[in-house]
Amino acid sequence: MDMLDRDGLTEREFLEQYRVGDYERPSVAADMVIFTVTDADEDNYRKLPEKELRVLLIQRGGHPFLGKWALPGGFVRPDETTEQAAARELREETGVDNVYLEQLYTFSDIGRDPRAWVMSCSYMALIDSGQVQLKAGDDAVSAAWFKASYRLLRERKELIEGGYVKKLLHELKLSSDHGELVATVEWTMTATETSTASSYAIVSNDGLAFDHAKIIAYAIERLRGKVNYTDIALHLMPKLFTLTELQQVYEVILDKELLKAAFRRKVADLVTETDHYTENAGHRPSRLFRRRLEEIR
Amino acid sequence: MDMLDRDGLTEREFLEQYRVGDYERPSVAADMVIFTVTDADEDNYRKLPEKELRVLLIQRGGHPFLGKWALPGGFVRPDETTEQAAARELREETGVDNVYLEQLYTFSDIGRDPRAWVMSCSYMALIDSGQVQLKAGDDAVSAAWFKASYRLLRERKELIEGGYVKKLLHELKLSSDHGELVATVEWTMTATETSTASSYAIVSNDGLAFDHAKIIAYAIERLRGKVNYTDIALHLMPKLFTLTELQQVYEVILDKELLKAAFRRKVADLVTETDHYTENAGHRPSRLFRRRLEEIR
DNA sequence: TGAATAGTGTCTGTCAGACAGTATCAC
DNA sequence: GTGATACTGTCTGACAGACACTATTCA
Repeated sequence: MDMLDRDGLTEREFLEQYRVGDYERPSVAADMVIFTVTDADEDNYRKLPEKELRVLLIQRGGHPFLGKWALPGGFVRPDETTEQAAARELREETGVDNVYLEQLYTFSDIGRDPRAWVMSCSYMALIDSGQVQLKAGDDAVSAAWFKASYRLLRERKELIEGGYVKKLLHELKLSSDHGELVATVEWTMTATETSTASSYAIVSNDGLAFDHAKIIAYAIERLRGKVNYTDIALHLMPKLFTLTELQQVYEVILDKELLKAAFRRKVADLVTETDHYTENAGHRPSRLFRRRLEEIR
Repeated sequence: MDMLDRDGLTEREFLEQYRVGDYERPSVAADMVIFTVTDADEDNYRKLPEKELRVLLIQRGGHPFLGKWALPGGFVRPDETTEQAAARELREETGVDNVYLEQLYTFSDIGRDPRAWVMSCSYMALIDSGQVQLKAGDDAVSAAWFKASYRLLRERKELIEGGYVKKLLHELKLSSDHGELVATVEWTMTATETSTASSYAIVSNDGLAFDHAKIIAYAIERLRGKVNYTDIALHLMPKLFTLTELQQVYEVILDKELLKAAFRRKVADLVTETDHYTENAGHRPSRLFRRRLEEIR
């Protein structure tokens, strides 16, 4: 039996007569923080190259933020989810598909886009640099991989009436052949007796469009957090890799050195050993591993 | 010097002439999962009452989902962020302000609202049940606190070509004087050599509107995760509480019993002891604690 | 042989799980 | 005293940090 509403309509009748009101609606963009890891140049062939964490940025070819660098992204269409929009953008921008993709946060500060009311539903993608070939030909817009560094500059905790305020100031530095972009982002946590609220603010920004410095900072923090308790970092690796390479990836994400023995114990059940070894490395060969997909034990 | 775009406009000129296109845009709602903890009735005055985790739901007074129960929420307005919209809804619904509020996830499945294209930016709020007084008078819509239980029903892992699929089936049960709502939600993780994707699906649903079963399930999982490594649970407590009460809250969130000694060690530096004690409890009095807001040590 | 990385063994301190024991109130 | 909860002490095993040692390749 169908229920009737106050106007005596069934649900089907209601939906047939329903018209979307003409109140204002936001545009929703899916913006992507696409991470990969590359090898730095190394002059000494016997030394291992260092790893670098890189983020894909696109130089804006029109206003607003003309000439600034922005995250790849685009508006969500009515026939797709935000995730599908993100996957579509990723495919268009890098040609890759079927990679790790995770929703981060929806940014909705008023005025974050000077043109109009636009929210950004942000995603993080992790891809193996071997997989991707930037379409360098299409130079109406230029895209580039920027080396990312994200460091704590200052930490402060102040006691206030009935609680405290904690502020962390981070510097985000992005560098590539196209130059260096630097932003500082402050995270503020206000704790009172009943509540704890936290927010991000961009303190300074040189070269990044919109609030994208915030989004990248948020993505790096999510990545750092998850590296410690998931196998997420393995999505940045090629099919076969050495444990030292994996450790370098952890180190470049966390921006801190790890102890070899402890690291190997920690990742032991995230990987499966293979019978392959590195060759012609100028030193002892290393066993190659792959991401573990089977049951443990 | 101002940069000029392809049309020879400065950024200011561009923004002045900019008009929002008339392509379709979604409505964005802020939906809230509001948690609190209450005492169950206890006949024996010497025994401590059990704690119950509760979620606020509102019975729908119109189509669609007439008569079903939904999360409190509403559309985000052009002059506010999603977070401000969530805080506003929370204030309107419960009268509380200045509580713990955290963005969860933005749900955007197509067809999730049968009327129109609506995304839900969901939030979780934690409030102390002592603070809140439901406006029971306003009965155009009825609101009620439902006791939440969220349990794993089945766990399956299947090997597939080049990876595996892991499925977790959970049962969400919400009960109150208004009856019992039951939904089952399946979380599917598909891991292949290069990617890991996961998604939620509602398998069965009796009494909840929209995809709110998913949102509540997601909120409970977030709450369970954060309880272990933050002081988030303290936002569910009154100003003064005993460690046994705090342990009960942890237990009801995690749906598992904890060992007293280990629990006390774990929360020791999240709380500050006071000189107050419980009285007339029918047994040994207990020291009262409050949430630690000062520096540790 | 030397320069470099690969890989393992083991000590130690911390911490969670487990459980037992003592303390203290209201009636 | 009884029945209930409050609170503490301590054993044990797991595990991460730290460091040292051995192994192996290639020029």
